[in-house]
Amino acid sequence: MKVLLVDDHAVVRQGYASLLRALLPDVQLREACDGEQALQRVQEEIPNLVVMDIGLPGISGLETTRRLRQRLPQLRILFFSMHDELPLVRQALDVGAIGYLTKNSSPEVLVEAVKRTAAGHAYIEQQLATQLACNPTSSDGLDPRLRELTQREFEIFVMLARGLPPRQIAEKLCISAKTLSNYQTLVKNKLQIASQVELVHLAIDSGVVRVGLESA
Amino acid sequence: MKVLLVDDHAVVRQGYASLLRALLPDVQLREACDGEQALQRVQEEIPNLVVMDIGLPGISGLETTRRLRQRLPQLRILFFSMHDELPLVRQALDVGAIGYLTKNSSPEVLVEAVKRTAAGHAYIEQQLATQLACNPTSSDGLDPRLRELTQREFEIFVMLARGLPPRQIAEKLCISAKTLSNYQTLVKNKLQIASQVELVHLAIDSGVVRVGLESA
DNA sequence: ATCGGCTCGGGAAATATGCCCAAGGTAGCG
DNA sequence: CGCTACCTTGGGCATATTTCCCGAGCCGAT
Repeated sequence: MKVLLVDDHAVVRQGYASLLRALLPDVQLREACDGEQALQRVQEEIPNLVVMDIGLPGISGLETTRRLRQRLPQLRILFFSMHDELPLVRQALDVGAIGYLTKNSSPEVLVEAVKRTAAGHAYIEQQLATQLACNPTSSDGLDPRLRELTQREFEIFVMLARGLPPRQIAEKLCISAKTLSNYQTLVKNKLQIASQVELVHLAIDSGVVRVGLESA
Repeated sequence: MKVLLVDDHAVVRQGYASLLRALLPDVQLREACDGEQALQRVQEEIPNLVVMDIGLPGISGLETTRRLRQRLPQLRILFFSMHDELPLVRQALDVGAIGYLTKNSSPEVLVEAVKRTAAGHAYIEQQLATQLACNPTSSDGLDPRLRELTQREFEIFVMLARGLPPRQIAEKLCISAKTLSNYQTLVKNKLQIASQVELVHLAIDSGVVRVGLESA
């Protein structure tokens, strides 16, 4: 079985790489540190499963997934993210992911998820699955305005709402601060809001971000 | 019995003035549209009760209350506010209010509250009282950083977190946009935060503002 | 091929912020 | 009564951000 790990933080990636190696000796692991590389690796050799971080620099995990699935519709992609907000989970599933796991999960769960998704079964972290099920907000749960946003705009919207410093966002997305600023204006227009503050309110209202944990 | 109504919105004020007149024929009502006027009216004739809106232009309801109580410690003040956030209720009680009521209350409740507080009994809206009781956050519930703020700073903090446009805040408080801006910086320093967004997160975390209702 | 939408950014002007400083008010204190 | 301390208010000025407008490159659809 061949698995491609996509995560921009080398330590993290190698961390769970070694975990997987230990617990699943019969997998061949490959790694990629961003979407670009992921697309490349997949072309070289088609894996049975891609384990994808959502927060990639450059083209995001979501966008990478969309492109991967476009080229290889049968490809299985398991999201592995720090974030547990439902709308993000939905986004991931929308772009064609077959599973979603948070980084809080135990190694056993990770292994289980990898096995199941590689076999073609969906796997969504217990808690999230329950919430998704209970929250029949299926495709329209978000504020209608949010669906006006393009993928890119939505990503930026989320980061802004989390309070990441602008430079960091620009850096993470590999775009100039100027472009980010332009996007910010664009997003605010689409959402029909005037200030950053309203943006945060809206984000929290729609469950796109959660309060309580300090922004990282 | 003499009651002074303090509220900057004439319609609203006169609205419940007529309500009270109808339901409590034996009260003499006086009105004031801001803190300044309230202080004046009270000097002219000492009322049995002051019904105070929290969101006054110029000196706020809280500040007005503090000053009134300073001059006339026996004066009874019933807050009558749109907002139902616990920290605000605590603030009101801290500055010497004897009651707190939201504008969602029914006329009957208002009458009841007026009667009781005028008689010197505390009256806190059922729901809020329960929450206060359940939430033994008594005096320290807030983030410790929030207690670093002065009264004025706290007011501004709340308005900022609600997303009111800067000009409107400045206008409401009768200060220049520049002063507001300076306060903003000051508040952010005291709270040790870098952005508006973190400010909102903090405000929501500590229950100073609530999400779900569009900012007005 | 042409059109429209998305992404990306430059330029100029308007705004907002950060930081420093100062005046007026008020409270507390020896 | 001065003195000190602090709060509130704002000006000045440099810097950062935002807004608005515009154009280029890309890609998918007609």
